[in-house]
Amino acid sequence: MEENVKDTVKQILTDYLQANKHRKTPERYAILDTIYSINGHFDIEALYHIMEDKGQFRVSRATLYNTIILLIDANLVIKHQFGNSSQFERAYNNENHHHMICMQCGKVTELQNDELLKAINDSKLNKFHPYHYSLYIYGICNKCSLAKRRKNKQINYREK
Amino acid sequence: MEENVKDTVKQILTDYLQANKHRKTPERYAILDTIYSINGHFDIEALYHIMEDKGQFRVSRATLYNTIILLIDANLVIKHQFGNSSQFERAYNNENHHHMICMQCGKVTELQNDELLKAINDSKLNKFHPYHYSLYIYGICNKCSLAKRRKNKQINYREK
DNA sequence: GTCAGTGCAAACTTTTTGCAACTAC
DNA sequence: GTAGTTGCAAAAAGTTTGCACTGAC
Repeated sequence: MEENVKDTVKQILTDYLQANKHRKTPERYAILDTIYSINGHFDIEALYHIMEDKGQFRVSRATLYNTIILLIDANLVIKHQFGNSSQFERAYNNENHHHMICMQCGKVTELQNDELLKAINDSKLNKFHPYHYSLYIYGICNKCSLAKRRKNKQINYREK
Repeated sequence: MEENVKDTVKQILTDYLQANKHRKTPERYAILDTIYSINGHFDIEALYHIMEDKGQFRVSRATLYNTIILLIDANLVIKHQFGNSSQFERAYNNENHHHMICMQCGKVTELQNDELLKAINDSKLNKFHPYHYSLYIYGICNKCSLAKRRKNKQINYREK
């Protein structure tokens, strides 16, 4: 992630905090900076440990939860909900992409498809104001489907 | 939900249980029947109370969790993950639709759009085998956007 | 009769909340 | 100085697990 993206989101946060009369705490900037150092998805627990380990700055889980809500409201973070815990990713300068989720192993693969984006953008949502969208395609990834085929063969063999 | 759909899914379940050497317990059929009486989404807690109240048949939460996994595997139920708890809906005879989720009030509205379905179906997923997909559009519903506008007006007024 | 499946309660995980201490303003 | 934020620990909410009992086969 280039530095000027970090500077830009920092500025967006500053503007947002000012506009909403929230305080500019070092925790909030540290969390934003860490998030924009992460490629792909993360959950609160992962974020907590990244900040603790790489850790110039340690913040409590409670603050992470609070701050994430604020960053989502500022359009700087997007929330996903696959798996057990909520997953997040940065929103600024992050192209809208789709997710393929393996129902077997839980692996999440990102997918880029412009026609699909166009179709979504062209959808009529009557009076609903969209901020962002997430397409989750659930299925079986190649690796698991090969493993499954192998397993089935064994079962068939055993039954003969 | 018409009776013959219920009969069909019952048969699908029977076949699935047989094929996988699982037992045909009354709990499983009662849960399936209840699910196919529900229109739209539900979570485990709601399902538990529906079965308890309307309740010919009471089953434990543990059994609901177990059985839901089984029904998902049998392609009779779909799992969603918006909100705090996992949401489910019936899969058979239920057209694939999309969801608009209000980030303010949490209301979920369903959306039907054939072009979008086509675009998703035409997507190349290289070697990933899709079972179903879920498009979640996050935004602000009309009701909340009106409320927000009203609130902003008040704030502006106060600040003058 | 056997073992998969069920119910219950306890455990575990993730998220929220209450409150004292701190600090941005 | 004051009130918004933070950290901590307790609580709540959702889900999973261990175990004794039951009933489908």
